[in-house]
Amino acid sequence: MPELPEVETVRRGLIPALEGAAFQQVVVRRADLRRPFPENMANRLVGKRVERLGRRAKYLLIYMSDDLVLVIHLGMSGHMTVYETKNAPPPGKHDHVDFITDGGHTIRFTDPRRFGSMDIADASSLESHPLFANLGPEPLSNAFNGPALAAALKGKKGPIKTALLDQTVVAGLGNIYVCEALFRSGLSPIRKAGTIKGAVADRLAGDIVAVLQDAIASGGSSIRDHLKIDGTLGYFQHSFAVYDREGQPCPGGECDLSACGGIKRIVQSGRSTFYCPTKQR
DNA sequence: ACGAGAACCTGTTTGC
DNA sequence: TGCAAACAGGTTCTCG
Repeated sequence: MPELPEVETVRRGLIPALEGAAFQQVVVRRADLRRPFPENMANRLVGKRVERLGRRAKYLLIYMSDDLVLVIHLGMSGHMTVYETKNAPPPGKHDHVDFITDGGHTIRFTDPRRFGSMDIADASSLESHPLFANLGPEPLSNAFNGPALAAALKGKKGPIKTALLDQTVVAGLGNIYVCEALFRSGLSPIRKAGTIKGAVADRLAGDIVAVLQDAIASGGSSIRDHLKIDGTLGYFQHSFAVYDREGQPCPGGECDLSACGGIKRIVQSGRSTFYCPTKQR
């Protein structure tokens, strides 16, 4: 899925087709993904004009007229495709929703695993909405830094890997970018979360921000390429230092593969963790 | 209160 | 080659 950088990339990719446009028709082919859609979702959206696109954690926010926000989570396998309506192909098995605009675009939401969700909320009280009330700081905002991270981790006895996946600690990280950020910081994923403080917390917070910004930068470029081809938004290829690279040497070159065995895969709280046992302590 | 595990779904990859 | 198990980028509920 879409972790924070992918959602941000989708947001930016949707701006040209959505900002300023109104929903002319909304076709819902399946009204329940992870949870049921709001009552009459399609009818409530038709006629609304999109004012701007936002994002909070991994949630895409479509701010509309009448103080309403369409809140979309892409789950594990969700993605968006932008078509010119006249060229939109027949919907496939997992194409659950089409948003058809008065600007001649169709934005199609596809989600094979159906872990995604949609909701309609009031813009003025968004932060108190149940989905957002307990979220931690936005990592790319001023509210996120070493001291804030250390405070959120204080007293936590579980591993730092698991703590960073907790959206109440910091909002928007997923399995890939947690692994990548810990590698950059040279911190073992097994290390007790509560031991991260001071300069170490400063470093980790900085590396979390850097990893996300790099991913957004590379996603932004691949999005432009994608749009030329078929308009698909949601996933993009880029290279990771450790994620899904079990047994391979980690970047940097100073690890001796025969001595350290390369990148290791372990399972923590049921999720794969990839790391370099030599560099990450 | 906290943390680990299961559950929610379907598609793809891996291993015998 | 074929089939079953394992696994996939998330969230949320239950249980100890």
